[in-house]
Amino acid sequence: MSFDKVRTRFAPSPTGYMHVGNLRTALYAYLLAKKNNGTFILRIEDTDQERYVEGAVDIIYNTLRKTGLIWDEGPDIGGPVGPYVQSERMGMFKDYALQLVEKGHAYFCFCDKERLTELKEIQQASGIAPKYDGHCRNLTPEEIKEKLDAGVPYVIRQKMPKDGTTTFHDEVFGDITVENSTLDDQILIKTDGMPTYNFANVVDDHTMGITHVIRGNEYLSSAPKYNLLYEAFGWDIPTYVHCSPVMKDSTHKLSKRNGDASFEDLIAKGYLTEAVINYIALLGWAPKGENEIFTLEELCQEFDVSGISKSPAIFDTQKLRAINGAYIRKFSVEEFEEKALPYIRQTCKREDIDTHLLAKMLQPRTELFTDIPEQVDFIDELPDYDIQMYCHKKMKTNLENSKEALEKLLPTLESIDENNWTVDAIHEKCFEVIAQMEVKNGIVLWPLRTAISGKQFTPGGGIDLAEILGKKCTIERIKDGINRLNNAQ
RNA sequence: GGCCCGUUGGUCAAGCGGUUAAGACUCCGCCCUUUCACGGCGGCAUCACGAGUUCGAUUCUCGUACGGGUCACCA
Repeated sequence: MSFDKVRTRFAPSPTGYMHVGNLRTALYAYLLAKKNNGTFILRIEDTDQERYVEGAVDIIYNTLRKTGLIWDEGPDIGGPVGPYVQSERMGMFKDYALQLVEKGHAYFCFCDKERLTELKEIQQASGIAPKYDGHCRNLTPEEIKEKLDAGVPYVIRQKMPKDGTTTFHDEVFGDITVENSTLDDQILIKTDGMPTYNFANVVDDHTMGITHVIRGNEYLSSAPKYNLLYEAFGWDIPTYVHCSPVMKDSTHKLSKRNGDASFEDLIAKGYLTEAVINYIALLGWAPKGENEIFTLEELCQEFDVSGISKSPAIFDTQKLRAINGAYIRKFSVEEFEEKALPYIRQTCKREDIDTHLLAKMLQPRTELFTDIPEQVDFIDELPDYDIQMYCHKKMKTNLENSKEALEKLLPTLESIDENNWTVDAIHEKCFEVIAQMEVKNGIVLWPLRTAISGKQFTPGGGIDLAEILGKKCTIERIKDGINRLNNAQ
């Protein structure tokens, strides 16, 4: 089957959760396809039954769907080159391997495990790189037939050139050349007749018409062997795009054991899907312009393999948070309120609160929805705060002038009619006090905010908070503040 | 250990022989007639090291150091 369009594939093994690095590979494969109006294919590589994890396939489906990386061909929807589950493709590989044997690029090997193990031990003991010694490379047709007839178990190995070099091109790393003598006669077909991953991968990619192979750079050193295989078959070599890993720190790859590595973990921590996708796109890839905030659709246009970097990238939660914040700010107030409400209600149960107003205040200062409960917990109940909070050097406030401000504020604010308890009214009264005291705004407003919130950081200023809390609550808390200040003296 | 790859601020990174070495996150200052945040402005801070090629190297070559990957009848 031949295709004109770009065809990329994401070929995960169902062995557990979806890691950020995996997801990034899927994303790049998707973007590369979509950028070129091509086809994005999902292939499940489930041939390792020992590592198979129940439910892992669903995680792959769900993650890709949730992130919008919709595949055009795959196990569930089929396509022209199915099946798309590797275990269902097992029949074909041996025939392909036999073709190679005929062409002289592969051979039967009857060495048993004992001999191989012994060989390896000897090689290691003498400091040589472990490598198959070519014992069965030159068996005569008669010898082969004899063993085959006798039912001796065998594998099929790739016959590597003895000398010369092999060069392959990678879009990220450029041309890479290796000595053929360093290449091992790798096994293509195992004793059980099943293909090894390296072989199945090449055959699958070719038979599925994959034009661009995007994968982690742990496969970089296998690429020469793949190239030789493609050449042996006379197949077109796909464009390689090897991506460096996502790291936890400068020496460790991100791993699920560390808690925050999987996509699901990040979502559970409150990050938005779009923000995660945007951020991981940026991890190891740089856009041409200066903008960094892109929707998936925009990424499809913007993406270019030339922007992929060679060196590993360290996952930075701080940057993810910032990007998440940028996405939160993009919501309309209504959207934000809807999403934020459950979080607000975790700690703020008061029914008389204007949550719309609260949401409006919260939105510009929220990076993560899960931060909200802690930000609004003072509304229901005034925390037992330290009175030193009244002292702020920049505001030039201290215990004395704070007390004075609160004492002046108390009757002034009490004079506001309950039904007219609005920002404007409160603002007007507060500034009356400021004018009367002949001080800077902060001298009055800092103590107000402190007294009614008892917190260092709040979702708004004193006047905003007073409006939210309501007259009764505001007055009580100002009285409470005055008491605290009195007791301190 | 052999082979392969990588190395620009704390992090992500632009850069393709001549630049005041972009930008983003973080941090710090200032402004936005109240903190925090948002927004605006400004600032700190980077070419791993040593040779070589060149009039000139972050950029090219070679070494060194450090880091990563790979050397399975796993994928």
